[in-house]
Amino acid sequence: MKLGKLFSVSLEKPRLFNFKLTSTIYSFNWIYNGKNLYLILDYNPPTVAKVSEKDKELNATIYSLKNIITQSEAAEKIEKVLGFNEKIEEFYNKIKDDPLLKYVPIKLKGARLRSVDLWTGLVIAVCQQNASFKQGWRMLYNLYKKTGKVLQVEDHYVIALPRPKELVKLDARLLAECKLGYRSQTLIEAAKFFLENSLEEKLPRESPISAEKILREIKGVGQYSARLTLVLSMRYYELPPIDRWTARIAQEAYKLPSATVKTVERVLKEKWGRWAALGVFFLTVVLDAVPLSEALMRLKENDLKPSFSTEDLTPLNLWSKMT
DNA sequence: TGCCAGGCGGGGT
DNA sequence: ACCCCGCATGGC
Repeated sequence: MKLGKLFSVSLEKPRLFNFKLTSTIYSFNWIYNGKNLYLILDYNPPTVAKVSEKDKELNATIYSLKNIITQSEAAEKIEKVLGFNEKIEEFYNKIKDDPLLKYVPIKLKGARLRSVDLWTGLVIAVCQQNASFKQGWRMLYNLYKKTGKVLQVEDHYVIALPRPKELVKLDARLLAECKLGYRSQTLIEAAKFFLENSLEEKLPRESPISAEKILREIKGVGQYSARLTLVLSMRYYELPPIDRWTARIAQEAYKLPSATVKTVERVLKEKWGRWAALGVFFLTVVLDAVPLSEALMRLKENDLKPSFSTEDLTPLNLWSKMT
């Protein structure tokens, strides 16, 4: 599906905004290619922003099937996705001496979380369940490649995940090829729930706590997945998604008596305040999302800087390495 | 080979 | 409230 060029807008970068880092973290190559960042602004009609950096500004060119979106709507969506209005100075102040995150304001200075739509956020979260970083991102990669819809923007091909309506109609064999195992049933349940409850329209109006409760009504979606979904899509940071990986690392770093979700949640909220979930997000980046045993060794050696040059797959090189 | 991983729900206490 | 187990799949 080839999209036509509509218009360009320029955006003034906020303070503490690093375009390259923000574009790089957890991107596939159809999202970021080292120069341009491709953001899906809408699915109906399919609309993509090609964003690049130019001095103090970002330049965005908008492509779509129809000429509906306005310049101010496009600019507003891009600024939301890139987290322009977040006061990360406040986050940096909280973590500048933190045993886990102290290098975030130095090595990842100006990196923001790129948000996605609610459904995409949930798909990402489900792929992370009970799997290594590598396996989780492989599953997501398969979903994009085998079931996604290709949107052509000039000579670049952006891939959109199937929407809930499309996912429920997918051939079961095709979904099986994505190697999600038992998680594929969760995705089907989730897609049905989204459709029945018009969730993409209704959930953004809920508080974080209530939104988490609603997402947990989906069979196969527990606290971790619900919260991760809300972090990635709504930028709700006060409820940290705590998995075994985060829990064990926090236990070691803060010398906690246990690594239960309850204990770790209390401490992370204490340490990182209303930025707790953003802290969890950046923890995975500074530790290159390495498996738990390796992460614990790195913590012991105080090796908490992300690697910018490694053969292994990391959140920072996914865009160039994952094929 | 045989574990076990950025979870989860169901069934036990 | 907890604790414990099985669950698809891939990686090592």
